[in-house]
Amino acid sequence: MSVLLKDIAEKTGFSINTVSRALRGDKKLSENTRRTICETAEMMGYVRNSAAALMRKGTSNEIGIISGDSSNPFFAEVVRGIEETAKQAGYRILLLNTDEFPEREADYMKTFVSMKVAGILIVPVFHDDVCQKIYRTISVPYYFVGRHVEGITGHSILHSDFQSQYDVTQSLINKGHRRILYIVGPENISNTIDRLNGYLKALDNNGIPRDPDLIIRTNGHIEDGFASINWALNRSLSFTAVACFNDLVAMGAIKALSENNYRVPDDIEVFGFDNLYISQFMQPSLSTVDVPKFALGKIAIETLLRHIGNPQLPYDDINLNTRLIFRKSTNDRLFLKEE
Amino acid sequence: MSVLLKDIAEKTGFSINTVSRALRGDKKLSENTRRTICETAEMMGYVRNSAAALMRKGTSNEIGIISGDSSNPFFAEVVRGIEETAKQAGYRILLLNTDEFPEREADYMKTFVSMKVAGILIVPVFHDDVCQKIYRTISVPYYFVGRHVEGITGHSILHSDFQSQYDVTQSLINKGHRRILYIVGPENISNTIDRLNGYLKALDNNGIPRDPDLIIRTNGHIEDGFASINWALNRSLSFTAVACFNDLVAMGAIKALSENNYRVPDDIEVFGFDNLYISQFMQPSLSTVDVPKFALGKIAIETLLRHIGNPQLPYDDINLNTRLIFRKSTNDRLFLKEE
DNA sequence: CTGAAAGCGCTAACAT
DNA sequence: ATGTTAGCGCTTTCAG
Repeated sequence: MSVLLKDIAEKTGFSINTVSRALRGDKKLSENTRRTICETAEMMGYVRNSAAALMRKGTSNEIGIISGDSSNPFFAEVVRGIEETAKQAGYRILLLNTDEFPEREADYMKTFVSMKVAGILIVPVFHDDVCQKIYRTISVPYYFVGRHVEGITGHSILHSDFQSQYDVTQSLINKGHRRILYIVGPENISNTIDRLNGYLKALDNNGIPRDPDLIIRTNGHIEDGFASINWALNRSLSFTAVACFNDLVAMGAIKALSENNYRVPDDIEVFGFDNLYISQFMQPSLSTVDVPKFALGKIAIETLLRHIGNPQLPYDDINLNTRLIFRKSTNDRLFLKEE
Repeated sequence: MSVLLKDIAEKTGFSINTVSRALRGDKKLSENTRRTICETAEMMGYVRNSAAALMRKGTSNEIGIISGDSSNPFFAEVVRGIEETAKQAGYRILLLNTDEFPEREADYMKTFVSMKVAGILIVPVFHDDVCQKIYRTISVPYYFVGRHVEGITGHSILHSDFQSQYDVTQSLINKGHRRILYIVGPENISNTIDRLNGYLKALDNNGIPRDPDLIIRTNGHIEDGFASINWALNRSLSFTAVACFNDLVAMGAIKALSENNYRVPDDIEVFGFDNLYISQFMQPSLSTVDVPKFALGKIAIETLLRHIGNPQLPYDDINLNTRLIFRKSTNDRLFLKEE
C-alpha cells in the first residue's frame, strides 16, 4: 500500500509525530531533522492522506465553487478572478457544475459541506425550496456570485443587472428605437428576472407599450439567439433593435440576422450583456454591458476568505458597477430620424 | 457542532452501526428501521462526514480532472462528455486548472492522490520531469485526455493531431497556396508539437520550402491570433493562407485580417482547429478540424471507469478520428490558378 | 435483522 | 526539540 507516516518514522528513527510536524513545516524542529525527514518522505514517495488529516483538523484548505453553466465562458472568467487570490491564501479551488439544475445545486452543496470545505462560492438558481433551506441552515461560509437567491439576503456579490439592462434599453430608445426585441435568459435565475425587468421598466418609463411578441424566452445559449431571430423573422415580426440577455445570445442573433441579409448595425442594432473576452473579436464587435467578471470573482473570494477567517463577521450584499460598451453592433448616431 | 451518526442513533434508539447502514441504503435492514432513520437524519440535517467515510473506505467516489486552460471552451466541451457518464456511474467530478503550468500539474496530481480519488483524467503538458515521475509511479488509475506525455505510453486518449494538420495543410496546398502562415500553439504540449509537425511534413512532401518567417509561436489564445497577423502584416510578410493551432487563434486572425481590409476567404483563407461549438457562428464561419470533444471526454471516462473497476486491465492508447470541416473561412474553388 | 468493538492515518495536547 | 497518548466519525468485521 501507500507510504505512511509510520513508515517514514521507522526509516528515520523519529516518532510519527515528529515526522508529521516536519512534513507540515513546523518551525520548532531542528533544521536537520526536518530536512532528513522531508527528503526521506520525498524519496519514499509519501503523499499525505488528506482524509485522515481532514478528519483530525475538521476543516480543509479547499474552496468549493458551484457554477451554473460551464458552457458559458462567463464563468471561466469569474473563476479566474477567484483562483489567483485563493491560491495565494493557500486555498485550493474545487469546481462543480450544476447546468442550472436545482437538484444538483442542493446535492453539490451537501457534497461540499460533507467534504468540510472552508467555504463555498455559488452561482445559484433563484428559487428552489431545498436549496434555500440549505442556505438558511448551513454553517460553512458562503457567497453567491453574480446572482441572488429568493429570500436570502446578505450573501450576494452582484452587478447591477436591472439598471444595466434599463440603461441599454434607454440608450436604444434614445436613438429612436421603439420596437426592441428582447431575448430573455434561462428561467429561474436572478439575472434573467432582473434584466428583463430593467428592459420592461425602460419601456414603461418611455411610454412604449410592452409587446409580448417582442419578448422571447430562451436558455441563454448561442443557438438560442440564432433560433430566436429566425423565429421572429419567420413570424414577420417588426423590430429595429435586439437587446440580448447575454453576449452568447447576441452572437447567435447577429449570425441569424446576417444570414437573412440584415446588416448589423445598419438595419438592426444588437446589444449584448456580459462583455465576454471574445466579444471584442466578433464581427461586428459587440456592444455590450461590461460586467467586471474578474473583479466579481476576486471580490467574492476575498470576502469569503474574510468570513472564513472570522465567522462572526456579519454578511452583506455587495454590488459592483457595470458600464455600457459601445462597439460595432450598434451605431453612434440616431437610428431612426422619424417614424 | 454538526449532527453525527451518534446523535441519530441516540434519537432513534438504534445503534450507530444500524444508522450508518440505513443511511447507506443497506438492503438487510427492515424497511421500517431504514425509513425511520433516514427521516430522522433528514430532519436533523445530517450530512455525512466524507473525510471519515473516506478514511475508512480508502477510496472515494470522485474523479479528479486536471485541465490545461480554462479559458478555452475546448475543455468545457470535453468535460461535458465526462460529466454525464461519470454521474451515471455514481462518480463526482472535481475540476482543477493548471493553466499549463507543470508545477501546478504535479501539485494537483498529488492533491488528487492525497484525496484518494478513484481516478484521474489529465490534460497534461508534454515534458516535465516531476510530472513524469509521478505518472510512472502513481497507483491511481489515470488517463491523458487529448494529449500525450513524453515517455509515457498507453495512457492517452488522442485525436489525430499530426494527420489532421497535415490534411489541412495539404488541402490548402491543393488549392494552390504555397505561402501558408502557421500560427503555432503553446509550448510544451503535445498538440502543438504534433500539429506543427503535420504542417511541416505536408510542406516537405509537396516540395515547399519551410520558411521560418511563416511560423509564429504563440500561446494559442484569441489575442495571439490577432497579434500574430498584425505582426506578420507589419513585417510585410506575404502569405495567402493561415493555418491556425486552434479556432480561438483563427478568430483572432480573422479579426485582424478584416481590420486590415483583407477579405476572408477571398484574399486570404483561414483554417482553424478544434471545431468549437461557437465556430459555426463566427462570421465568416470557420473552416476547421472537427475534434470529437464530447466523445473524447466520454471515452476517456468510460475507459478510466473500466480501469477503476479492474486494476489489472492493461493500459492502451486510443486514437479518435477527426474530420475536416469546410465552412466560409476557406473557399471551395482553387485559390490561385497560377503563380 | 441488529449490536459491539476495532481501527483507518493523521494531528493536537500534553509531557519530557 | 522530540515523544506519548488520545481520538476525530465513520465503516467493517464479527457476534448474536
